Amino acid sequence: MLLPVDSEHYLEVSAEVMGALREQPGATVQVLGWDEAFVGIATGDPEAYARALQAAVMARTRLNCSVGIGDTLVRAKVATGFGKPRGVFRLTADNWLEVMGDRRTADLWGIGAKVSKRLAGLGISTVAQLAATDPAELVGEFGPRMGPWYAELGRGEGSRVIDDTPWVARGHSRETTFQRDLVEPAEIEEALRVLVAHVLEDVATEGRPVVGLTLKVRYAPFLTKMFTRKIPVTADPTEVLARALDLATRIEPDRPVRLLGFRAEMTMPEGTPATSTPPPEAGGDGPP
DNA sequence: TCTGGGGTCCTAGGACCC
DNA sequence: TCTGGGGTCCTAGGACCC
Repeated sequence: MLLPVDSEHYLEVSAEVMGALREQPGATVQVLGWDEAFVGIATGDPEAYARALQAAVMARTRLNCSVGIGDTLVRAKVATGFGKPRGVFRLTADNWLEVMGDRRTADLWGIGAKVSKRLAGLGISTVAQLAATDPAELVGEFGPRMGPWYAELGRGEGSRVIDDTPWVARGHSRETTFQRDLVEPAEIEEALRVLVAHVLEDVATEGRPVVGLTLKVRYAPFLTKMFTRKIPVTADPTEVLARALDLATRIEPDRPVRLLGFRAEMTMPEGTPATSTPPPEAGGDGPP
């Protein structure tokens, strides 16, 4: 059975959940998505604190949740999986290898199917093997940042800092998979205009100008292309649309289009770090 | 998983400049 | 004119997560 998405309601409830977390004494809350957050706290009895969190969320929203306790963000995040459903689990330097050592690298937060396969090609299949790997050995395969970061993940190490500064989106995008492939240039252009309008609505609520565009095109079987372009800073929707239509000239004619996507990148507010210095916590902590 | 949508970050290669 | 090295910017593509 399929139910329609009610994102407005989810957002409301999400805000209630986060509100309940923030009310806890001493809590620093870093939202990870609609249904997930890090809570920073120093306490002698983390399990009791976790139960209190669950009770608070339940009282306010009648929703259950699981809590992972950890001494790093990665360990806490992974621990949450063991807490499900409705439970609490603690994962620290003391039991990390005991619990995770024999598991596949893909069980780590930040390592997916592709990377775990490449790791296996290097003879690294388990978390314990990854943990024992010299970070420098992974640079050749994964590059100077990702290589060492994967080794760190294997050990469960990494940031311990909960950052509660509000999320600031780098950009906004919309994409649509069409029920029927588009072929006529006119209907492709019309679809793009609709996408651009939606994206610009989202951008307008942020009040920041646009600095870059990406056009995503999925052709008939499943070939996806993306065209990206920096543009001179502008807050003018007409200007953005014109640039978008110009990008669209790169769509191959006479080729059925199954999906069209459009993304606008905005300037970041003053005081926002231009690039995040620490290693990626995981691509894409979604917005609250 | 024969394929939804909205995000983020990293890497490689080419262009350009000094 | 050719050669070389190093830095920065841009674009395309890949990977991951919720």
